[in-house]
Amino acid sequence: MQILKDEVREEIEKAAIEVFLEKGFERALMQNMAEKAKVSASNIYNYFESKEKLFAVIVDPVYCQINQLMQGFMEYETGRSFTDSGFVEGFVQTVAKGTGRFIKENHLRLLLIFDKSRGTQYEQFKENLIEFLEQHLKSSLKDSRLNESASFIMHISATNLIEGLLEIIRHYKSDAWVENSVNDFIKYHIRGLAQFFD
Amino acid sequence: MQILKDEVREEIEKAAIEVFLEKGFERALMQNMAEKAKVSASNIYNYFESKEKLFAVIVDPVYCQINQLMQGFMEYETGRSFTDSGFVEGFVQTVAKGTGRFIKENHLRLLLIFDKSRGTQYEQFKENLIEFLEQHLKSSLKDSRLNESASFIMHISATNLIEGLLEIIRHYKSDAWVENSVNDFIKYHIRGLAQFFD
Amino acid sequence: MQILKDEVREEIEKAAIEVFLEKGFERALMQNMAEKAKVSASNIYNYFESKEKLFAVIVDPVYCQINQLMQGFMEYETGRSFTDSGFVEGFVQTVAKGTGRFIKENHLRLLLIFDKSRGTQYEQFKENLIEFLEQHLKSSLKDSRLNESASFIMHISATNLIEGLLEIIRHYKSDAWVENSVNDFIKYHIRGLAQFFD
Amino acid sequence: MQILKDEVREEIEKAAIEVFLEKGFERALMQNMAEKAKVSASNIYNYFESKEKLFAVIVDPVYCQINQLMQGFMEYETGRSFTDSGFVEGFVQTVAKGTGRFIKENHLRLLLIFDKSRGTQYEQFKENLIEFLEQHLKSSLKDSRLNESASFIMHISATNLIEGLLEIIRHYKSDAWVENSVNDFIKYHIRGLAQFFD
DNA sequence: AATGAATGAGGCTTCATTCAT
DNA sequence: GATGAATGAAGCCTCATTCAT
Repeated sequence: MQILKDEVREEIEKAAIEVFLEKGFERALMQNMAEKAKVSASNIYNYFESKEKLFAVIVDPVYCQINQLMQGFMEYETGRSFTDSGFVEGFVQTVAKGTGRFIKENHLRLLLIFDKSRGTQYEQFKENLIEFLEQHLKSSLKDSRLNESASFIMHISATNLIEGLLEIIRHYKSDAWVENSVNDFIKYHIRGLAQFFD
Repeated sequence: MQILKDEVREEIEKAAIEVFLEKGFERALMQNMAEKAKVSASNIYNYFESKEKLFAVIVDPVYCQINQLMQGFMEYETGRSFTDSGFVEGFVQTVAKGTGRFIKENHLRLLLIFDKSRGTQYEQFKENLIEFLEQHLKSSLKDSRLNESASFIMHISATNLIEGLLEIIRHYKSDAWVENSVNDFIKYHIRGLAQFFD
Repeated sequence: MQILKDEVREEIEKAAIEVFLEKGFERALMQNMAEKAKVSASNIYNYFESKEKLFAVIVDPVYCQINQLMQGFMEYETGRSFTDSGFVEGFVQTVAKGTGRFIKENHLRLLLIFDKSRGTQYEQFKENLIEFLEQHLKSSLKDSRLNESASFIMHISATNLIEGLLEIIRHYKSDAWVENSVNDFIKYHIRGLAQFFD
Repeated sequence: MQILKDEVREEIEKAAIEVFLEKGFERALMQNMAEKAKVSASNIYNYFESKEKLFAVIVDPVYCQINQLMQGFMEYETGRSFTDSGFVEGFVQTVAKGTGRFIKENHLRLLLIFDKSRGTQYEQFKENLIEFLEQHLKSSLKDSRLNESASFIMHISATNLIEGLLEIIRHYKSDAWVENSVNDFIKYHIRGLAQFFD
């Protein structure tokens, strides 16, 4: 009963995802993945160059998509004020619903890249994303309001928004649940942000 | 035991704090600290039993104080509604101002215990603190409002509050700055929370 | 787990036995065994969990068999007087001949567990065995004779018997030689014991 | 309150004896002795060159005396048959009573040199002593009796005699007790030896 | 003499990765 | 492709001993 190559590759990826999730990149052992995938540890190297690359392969799709999302988000939002009545809808659509089954199909990978990537090239990604969002928020502020204090609040707001979305992803239950939670969560923050954009 | 040279002990602690901050507990090397402190690695063991204990010695004071703070906070808040006009003041006092020079003198240690403690006994501390705050928020909600959705928002709110405070600490500039930032930040969240407590 | 190359495993065991014998557990270096077995030190850990476990694996079979022997010896001797004419025969059979090739095949392991086990879980085994034999001897004494002096002689006798057997094992030459030596040796002690059991 | 030098030296020796006894040479830590002697570890090196020398200083007196004893014993026994009626008396006198307060005053040092000297130059001393006694016993045997079997029994007998005496020393209670125990113990062995010397 | 401080050699063990079949 | 076997680089920690005052 020879197992097809692609099947093995997928077994390994699946196992790797589990182990990376459970232990994080650094503590995850090739040996553990091998056991889960019912493969020898050395055989993993026939499919993936290294532990680091294995992680990258798993995580790269969401990495790219998020980058595209950011791209798209930038274009979509250009010229809009953050508190426009359409914003919540827009953001939610973009992040939750608009991404289609993105979260559903990728919530594990999302957690990997954001929560478990210490020791990899993606270590800084969450930070970058926050920075991106922060700039976005700041650029939506009227210049007259962009004092140091507000600026920092925008930083924290961005941090909170990303962390909050992650927390939702960590507790993923269903698409509908995510959509609702994101909705509530965004509203929560809109209220906090409102004072800066009224 | 003997009285060890305080200067060297402090040199080592300082070096350890730096390395722990930069690398986190697990990746921090005794060797690096030794170099920074201009001491042999083995000499560190004349001052601290082990890497783990060294971390504990550095971090324990803030660990204890935070636990006391939580104690105090519980007593202070008993019988109060979360949105009482006095709350912001109270919370700010407790967390920022009320703690005196706590943050000023301990912000590095705070970051260590919350951000860099993986692999130590303090690994779960942030999570516990969030849980604590979450319960606090939930218990302030009228029963009629405590549905699943609100409950989860409280969870995220707690997460955001702690993470936000940490972010403030990460960017520590001065006591006054912290006080202001906390103030603004709390207001921000009060607005989001308000709808649940009006 | 995987099936490891038996040959190497045996090579390592052999090397380990030699080094443990030569240096004793504590001074024995994994490095030395590695050299003797022509293997890298780290490779030993593909076969044995730790230095301690390696020792245990080598020594445990004889540990178990000796415990069984003690069990059997207790049952055999129940209700017999120690100086019965059948005793020498019985004891010799049990210890030397009755054990078949036990000593022949295990004399090195016996020396390890009795002489070289300092720092391991087997450290106390010889002492326990002596205690066991001592109790056995004492319980064979008529109560009227069990004064403090005789009691202590029984203790020394037990010590001597075990040490003597060990010395025979240390000088192992052949099964027949062991059998003869044990026989003579036991006779020797029977004479000394006789005065207490006439 | 300056402590006199000799007093300190004695404190250290006393402490060292305790620690060596408890742990054996190799496991004994200079630090432990220092604590017991209420001295700094480094100060020990003002009195003793090294751990090894410290052990030697403690143990050398008994080492010398035992060598003298052996000398004397050789001369005393020259021309006597081992089973001469006077032997027991002679041996006992030599070893127990005849040595005056030797055992009483030196039983700890005796245990050190015989039981706790692993890792030192005295490691082989017990073995040598056994060898000495063995030769002595053998030389007392009529040539006609000195077959291989008897020869080995003499070896074990020597081993047993030394080990037995040591066991008595390990349980030291009083001079009288030692004398009695040695007496009984020698008688015990005389009976075993008798068959070879009748 | 006394001591606190400092050090270096050394040992066990882990684990990603490579080798050989 | 698959696997068992092998390896080397690291890192933590211990302890006798030496140094500096």
